[in-house]
Amino acid sequence: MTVIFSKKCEYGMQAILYLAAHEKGALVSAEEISRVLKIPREFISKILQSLRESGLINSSKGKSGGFSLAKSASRIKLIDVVAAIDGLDLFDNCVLGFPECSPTHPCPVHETWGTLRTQAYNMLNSETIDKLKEKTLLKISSL
Amino acid sequence: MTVIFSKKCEYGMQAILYLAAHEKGALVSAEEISRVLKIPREFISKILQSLRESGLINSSKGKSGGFSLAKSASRIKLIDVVAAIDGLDLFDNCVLGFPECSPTHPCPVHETWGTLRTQAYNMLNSETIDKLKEKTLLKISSL
DNA sequence: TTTTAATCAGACAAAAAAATCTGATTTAAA
DNA sequence: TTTAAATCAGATTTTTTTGTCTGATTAAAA
Repeated sequence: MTVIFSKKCEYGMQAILYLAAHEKGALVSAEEISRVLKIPREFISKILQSLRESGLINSSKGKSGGFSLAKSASRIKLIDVVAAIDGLDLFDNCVLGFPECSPTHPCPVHETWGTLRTQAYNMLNSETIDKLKEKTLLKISSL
Repeated sequence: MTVIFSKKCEYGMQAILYLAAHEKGALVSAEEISRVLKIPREFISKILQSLRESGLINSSKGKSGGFSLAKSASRIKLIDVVAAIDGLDLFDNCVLGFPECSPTHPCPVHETWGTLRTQAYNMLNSETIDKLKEKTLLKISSL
C-alpha cells in the first residue's frame, strides 16, 4: 500500500472543507458529514472529536447540535489539519526510509526529494480553506 | 501516521540501491543487507523474494549464495521497485481521499497536487540507479 | 560425503490503523 | 416534563502492515 496521509487525516481534511463550505457558525452534524462524504459515521465522529480537542472546530451537544469551524475559514489551512492528525513528520523523514537523512548525511535522492517536499508543504500551507470553497461545493455536489 | 511508501517498499528500494552499489553480478546475502542497512533479517528476506518474483533481482541458493540485480543498473529505476511492491496507485489516487477525483470531478486541490504528483513520478522514473551509485556508497558508509 | 551457509515456503505473531460498539450525557423541541 | 437527536468517552473488534518462526531445500566448501 502507498499512502500520503492516513484515512483519519484525509477524512479530517474533507470534513474541514465541508464545514468551510457552510455559512459561518452553522452547525453541521456528524451524521450529515458521514452521509454526504460517505465516511463511516462512528469513525468521522472520533475524528471530529480530535479536531475539536486540537481547537480547529467547535462542537455543541444536544438536539440540533453539531460542529462548526472554531475560527474564520480565512485563517485555516489544510496543513493545520495535517499537523493536528498525522503530524508534520512527513516533511522531515527520508523518502527512502534511511535513518538520519540530512544535508550532511543525504540519501541518494535527498535534494530532489527535498524540493518536492517543500512544494507539497507549500501547497498545504499557502492557501486558506475559504479559497477552496467553490471547488469544494462543486466536488461535494458530485458525490 | 504519515507515509509515502510502505516499509516493504522503502526497504526494497534501499536493497536495490545496495545491490547496484556492488560489482555487476556480485552475490550479496540477505544477512549482509540486513546487517548493513539495519533491516530485520527475515523481513528483508521476504522482500528480496518478492523482488525476485517480480524479475528485478536474481537469487542463487546454497552456500555463498545471495542476490544480484537481474539486469544492468543502467536499466533499473526506483519506480520499478515501487511498481513491484506498492504499485502505482499513489499516482492516481486523490490526496484528500475523495473518490473519483479526475479532471471532470476534481477535488479542491486537484490541479496543484497533479503537478506535484507528476514531479514525484519523474523523480523516481527519470534516473536509473547506476546514476545513484556514488551517493548510495556515501550514505551506506555513514550507517 | 558431510557439513555449513545460504535461499525458499508457508504458517504464525505482534503492532498499528481503521472501524465499530455500548452506553452516558446533553439540550432543543414536542 | 418527556422525548428525540445530538455529542462524548472509552472499550472493543477487524483489518492491514510489519515482523518472526520453523523447517525444507540447495549447493559450495571442508
